[in-house]
Amino acid sequence: MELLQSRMVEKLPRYEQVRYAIQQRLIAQTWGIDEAIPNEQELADEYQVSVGTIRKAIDLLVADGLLVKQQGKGTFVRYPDFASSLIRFFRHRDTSGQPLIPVGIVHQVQEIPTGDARINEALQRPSTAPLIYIERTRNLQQRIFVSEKIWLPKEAFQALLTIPLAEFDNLLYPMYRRVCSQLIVSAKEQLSFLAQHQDAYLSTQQPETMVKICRYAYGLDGRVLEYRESYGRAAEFYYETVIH
Amino acid sequence: MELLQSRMVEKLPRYEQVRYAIQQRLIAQTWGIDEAIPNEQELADEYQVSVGTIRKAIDLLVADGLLVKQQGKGTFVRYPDFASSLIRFFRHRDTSGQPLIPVGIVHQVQEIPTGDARINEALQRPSTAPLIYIERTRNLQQRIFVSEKIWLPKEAFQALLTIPLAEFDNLLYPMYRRVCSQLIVSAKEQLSFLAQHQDAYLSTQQPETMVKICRYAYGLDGRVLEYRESYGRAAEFYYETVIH
DNA sequence: AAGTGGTCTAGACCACAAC
DNA sequence: TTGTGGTCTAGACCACTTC
Repeated sequence: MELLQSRMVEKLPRYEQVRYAIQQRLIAQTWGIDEAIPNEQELADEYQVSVGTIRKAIDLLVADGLLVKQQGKGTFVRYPDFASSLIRFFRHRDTSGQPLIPVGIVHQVQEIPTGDARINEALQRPSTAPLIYIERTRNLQQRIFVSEKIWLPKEAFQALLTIPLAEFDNLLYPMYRRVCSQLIVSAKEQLSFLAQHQDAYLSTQQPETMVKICRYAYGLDGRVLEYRESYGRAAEFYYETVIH
Repeated sequence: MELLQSRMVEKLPRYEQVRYAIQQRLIAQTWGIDEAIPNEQELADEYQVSVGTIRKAIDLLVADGLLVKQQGKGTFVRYPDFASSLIRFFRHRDTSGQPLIPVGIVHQVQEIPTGDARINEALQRPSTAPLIYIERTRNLQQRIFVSEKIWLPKEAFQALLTIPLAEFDNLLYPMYRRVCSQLIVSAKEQLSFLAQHQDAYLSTQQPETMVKICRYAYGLDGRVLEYRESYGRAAEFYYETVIH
């Protein structure tokens, strides 16, 4: 397998090999978030290729959202902000139409020692592997507009169990990195509707149609680090996209 | 304005100038759909730039979905297929999970001589400009799952008024191009929900929750050539996306 | 064999940022 | 002034498609 892999790598263009090598260094956290990586000439010398080849490799990593380039300053490790998450498409605007920034509140963190088959399948783990379960809401001026259920592999995230609910950050992914050294770099989201659904946190008088968003969040190595189900009122959802 | 534009173009990088020039030739339909454009060396000679600069310009047009490159064969004018349209995310699969190809049926084509203010605003036209209105459904094995209302500027599309309903193609955009010489290259889609909506074509016993997709379809010059509202049952909708 | 795009190089010069 | 990424060049050679 090792040999097969190296044979495969040998057949790839050099810019793909370099891209792979740099990505491995990102996984190993050789450079920190928002830190400049070596400049193009240094990388060219190091990998024994021309600057143009380095540029092509870096452009691919930029397109993947792992790096950002800034003219005159350098190339930096990117901090993913998930600006295109479907969650952002609930209509939370103030009276002047400005988007408002929601507050994330953690209501519950608990261990599930014997796991859950459905969740562990989503996380690509054995069906009885232990989990951590979090209930969280996103609020806007005291009003809950999104209810979230989050599951994490216990081994990598058990440091979260020692943290009081009130000390959870507004943003979870930076916290995963700081507390558990787990970096989320991309995610897949699936949207569907639930007729007549009722959620404990979304104070509906009666069941109504809800949007359900399932998110699989991935680390740099492609493994699923978090599975999340978010619920919100369908009437408040609005999504826009461009197609070609 | 002409001068301003040329001044602006002068300050752009050459690959942007070349990209603009080639895009103008695409608008003028210098080359047809699926036809190869001149090879990279010819374009380099013609625009007096190096092959690398031509490649960069072409790569941008490829990223925009206007061209496709095929190694060993050439670079071709792309026919947009709108594979990522939200419409495709209704659950139309057969029992084995394979996606099924829906049939588009046109039920009505009529002229609206005095226009409609809301629609003309969507089409970026004067509020009383004349329109063409089309009602169409997408069917799967006799069952209607999407109902569409389509509005077009009358001037550019009046050839459609002479065509019998039964002779409308399954795909409208290739037909727009063939019959009216209007090429759709991109679109913006907005998704929202309608609680308790009822549509004449979607044979619901009672009002139910629907998905409404508003599409603004653009030509190569960026103008809105078609405004379309599509309706489907919310319970049958499922969308997936990747974020970074 | 001829023609196309794909990879890779080495180097010049420009534009922007920081000191 | 120095260092960074951005633009542009000219040319060699490779891989794929077609005849």
